[in-house]
Amino acid sequence: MNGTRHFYRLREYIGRGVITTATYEARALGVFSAMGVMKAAQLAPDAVLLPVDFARYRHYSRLFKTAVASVASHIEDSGIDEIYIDLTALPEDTLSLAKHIKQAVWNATGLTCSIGITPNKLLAKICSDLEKPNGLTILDTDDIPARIWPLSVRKINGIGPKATQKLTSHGINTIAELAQAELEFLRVHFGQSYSHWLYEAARGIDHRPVITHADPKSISRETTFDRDLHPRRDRARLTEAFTALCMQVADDLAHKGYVGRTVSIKLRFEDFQTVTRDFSLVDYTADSGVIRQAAGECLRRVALKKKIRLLGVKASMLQTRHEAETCRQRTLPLLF
DNA sequence: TCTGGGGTCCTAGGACCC
DNA sequence: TCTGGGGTCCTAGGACCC
Repeated sequence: MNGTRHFYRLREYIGRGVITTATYEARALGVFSAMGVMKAAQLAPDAVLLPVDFARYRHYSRLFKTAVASVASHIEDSGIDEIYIDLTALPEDTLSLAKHIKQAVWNATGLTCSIGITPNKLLAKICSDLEKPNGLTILDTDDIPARIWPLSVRKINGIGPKATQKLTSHGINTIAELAQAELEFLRVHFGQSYSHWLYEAARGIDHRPVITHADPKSISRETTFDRDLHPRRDRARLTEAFTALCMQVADDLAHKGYVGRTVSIKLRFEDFQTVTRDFSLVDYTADSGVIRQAAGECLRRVALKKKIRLLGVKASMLQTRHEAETCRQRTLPLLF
């Protein structure tokens, strides 16, 4: 379509949704990703609201990852705009490698990027954030006390809002304070596994490898309605959406070459309470009818007493189509 | 002025089996 | 009849990430 496109100012926008991302100017006013649009409108009423264009983001994501791969190919995907790169095996010194990567990304996309060069993924994630935008941060184990410990625990990838709040309630705000906490104290309040992870994270310890390929564990589709739907009065619309979600999951499975054995549904009610139900099949499937039926079984186990805000369908326990076919031949029972 | 969509991983209880 | 552990699968919910 030609002509002038009209973009909403935040103050003009009415409706649901969250901010996907914000410019640095908007962030200065307190607007951040995942914030409700209506709340953002209060903080930055004159900000321009751009529509999302995921096809375009995916295009640029591919360009950027391909550009990096031309310099260093040992890459782990971490979403649309993030990767981990293992530079260990490359002979070139890391600083010039990083500069080459930045140049390659710029040439391919016209975009800058921020890089953190560190001994592991945990530290790399923190450091890549330290000098945004267009940053390049190099940090070694010796630098942890000076550069990592003053930061908020929230900067650690894996410490979210809940854990931060809990740590704060115990007087732990910075990573330094977390590093001073006794392991036993952490274990009492955060459990065996998470406490151990916290203890090591505070010290910059992370042994996770860079994973170049991982099969998906689940494939799902969900939708938030433009208004909360009544289970009975809006039944036709709910049923239509439910079936459409099942068909989309089936399509996604087929396109990606997977079959699933567990079907799940998710409902979010008007009060934001969220429930899930799942149903495991005997055979792997990518068939929309089979998924629809299993999802229907799940739905019958939910009491529908409130209006529905969101509906979702998921397939998990995935195998590739190929694996499923070869497995079927191997699992014939031995009968005498 | 409430809070998207697509994921991963962890916990925990109960069923069931050996 | 009563008592074990260990292991796996299934289900539900929650924290967290991009």
